This record gives sequence, structure tokens and C-alpha cells, in this order.
Amino acid sequence: MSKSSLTLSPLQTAACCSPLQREPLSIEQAEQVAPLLKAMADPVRLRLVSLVASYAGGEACVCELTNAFDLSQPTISHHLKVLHETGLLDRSKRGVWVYYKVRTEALDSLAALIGGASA
Amino acid sequence: MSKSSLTLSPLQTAACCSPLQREPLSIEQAEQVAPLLKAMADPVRLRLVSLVASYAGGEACVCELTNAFDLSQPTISHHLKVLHETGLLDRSKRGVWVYYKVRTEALDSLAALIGGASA
DNA sequence: CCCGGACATTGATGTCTGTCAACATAGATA
DNA sequence: TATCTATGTTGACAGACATCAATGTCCGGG
Repeated sequence: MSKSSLTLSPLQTAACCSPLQREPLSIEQAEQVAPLLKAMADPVRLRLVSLVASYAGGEACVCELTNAFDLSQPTISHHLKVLHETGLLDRSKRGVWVYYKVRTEALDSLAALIGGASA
Repeated sequence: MSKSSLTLSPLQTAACCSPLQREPLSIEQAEQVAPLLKAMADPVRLRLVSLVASYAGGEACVCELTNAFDLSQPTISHHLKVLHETGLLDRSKRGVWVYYKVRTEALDSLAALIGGASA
């Protein structure tokens, strides 16, 4: 388990490169960024991210999120895990509840990479 | 899947909604945007997009792109098809060659949706 | 100390996807 | 027309993924 290539935060991956349209991505850069986009490339996870962001303080507990979907609790838990492992959501446990929070910097870095033609 | 929901251009999908972090995506919005992200959520396609953008005039012919990868020509053709069908690349045939071009507006819309910096 | 609720993990399953080899098509040229 | 080259299409297959039911874990209250 080579930690070195797996412990990259989204800021290190998405923010590593100049915008897509500015200069070609290297193979390695592309392979680092792709998982981030893959994590967002799911309707449920897209809604999860936007839902979490809409809650007070940009935080939501799993129970609230689970209720917003017509999916089983393990499925939601799985999606949240994906979003957390890619660094798009932060996780904090308070008592019995687990709260997820959007990592704004991560999303901003991704956006800058994709669209930042003028940035 | 009904056809009516598949004929939406990326500008109609990504540009349809306010930024992710601003207001929760509806189920339909999420299902329209996800394919766009899915199209970009592949290392090869990411590099294809950035490569195309880097060529003169933001255009590149398939032969040039194929040479840049260690993949078969049908595979590259497949990826280009995906990117074209989602509206991320424009296609134009000139003589024997086919040129692909980045649709900047599409990428910008996506970026705006994710990062919500520029509204 | 046990029980119930909140969340995660596991194992199974059906579907999607990236890839290639083989074949098809279209345009230029002799 | 015959042929070569550039590109797209098809069929097949292995690996990835979304989902659920069942089970496990952690914690607070009785």
C-alpha cells in the first residue's frame, strides 16, 4: 500500500495543474484528477453534495440526508464514503450523529481546473 | 430512458442550474448534469480534452490524438464519441480527416456549476 | 448492564464501461 | 474501378460500480 500516491488531498490533485484548456494534462495528472470527477459523476452524489451545502453551516447529518433519498441507508453511507475519501466532504462525529460538510476549496479547485480558461 | 431528456445540450444541462453550493439540485437536474461529469471522469478523456484544446485553433484531428496515447484507434474513437455526444467536443469533417474542438462554453458552464464562483 | 438507535461494513447481484480485434464506411488517387 | 488511408461501428469480455439485505459497531439511556 504505497501511501505516497493515495494520500493526495483534492487540493493537491485538482489544484496541482493549470486549467485543462491552458496546457495538456500529463498522464499522472489526469489519473489523479479523474477520481475526483468520478466521485461527482453520479446523480445521487451530486445531490448529496448540494444538499449538504444547503444545510445550516454547510453541514448535514446522515439521517437527514438518508431521508431525502429513496435509497437504503447503506447506499447513502456508501456514497458519502466515496465523497469523503476523495476529499470532497469532511466528516465529523458528534455524539451518535455523523455530520458531513462540503470542502469548498476542493470544489473550487475542480472548477478552476475545468473552466479556468481565463483564470 | 425517454428520448426527450437526452437531447439536452450541455448548455441546457450545466447552465440550467444555479451553483451546486447555492441551492440543492433537483433529481432531474442531477440526472442531467451527471453524464457531463461522467464524460470527463476518465483519465483518457480528460487528457483528450486538454490535448485538443492545446492544438492550434483549439482543434485536433483524430490521427494526432491517437498517436498521443498507447491505445487502439477504436478506443480513442469511442472516447471522442462520448465527449462529442455529451456536447463537450465539436466535430467537423474536412476531407479525410475529422477534427474535434473543445466547446469552451460547456466547460465553463460545468465549472460554474461546481465552483459557483462566477454566476 | 442491556437495549435501541445511528451509522458503517460485508457479500451478493445485476448493470455499466473501457478496451480490443474484426469489420464497415468514406474520401482521395491512380 | 481498384485501392489505400482515415475514421467509425460491432461484438465480446473483463473489471468497476450502484444497490440492497444482513450484520457489525459505537454510543446514550433505562
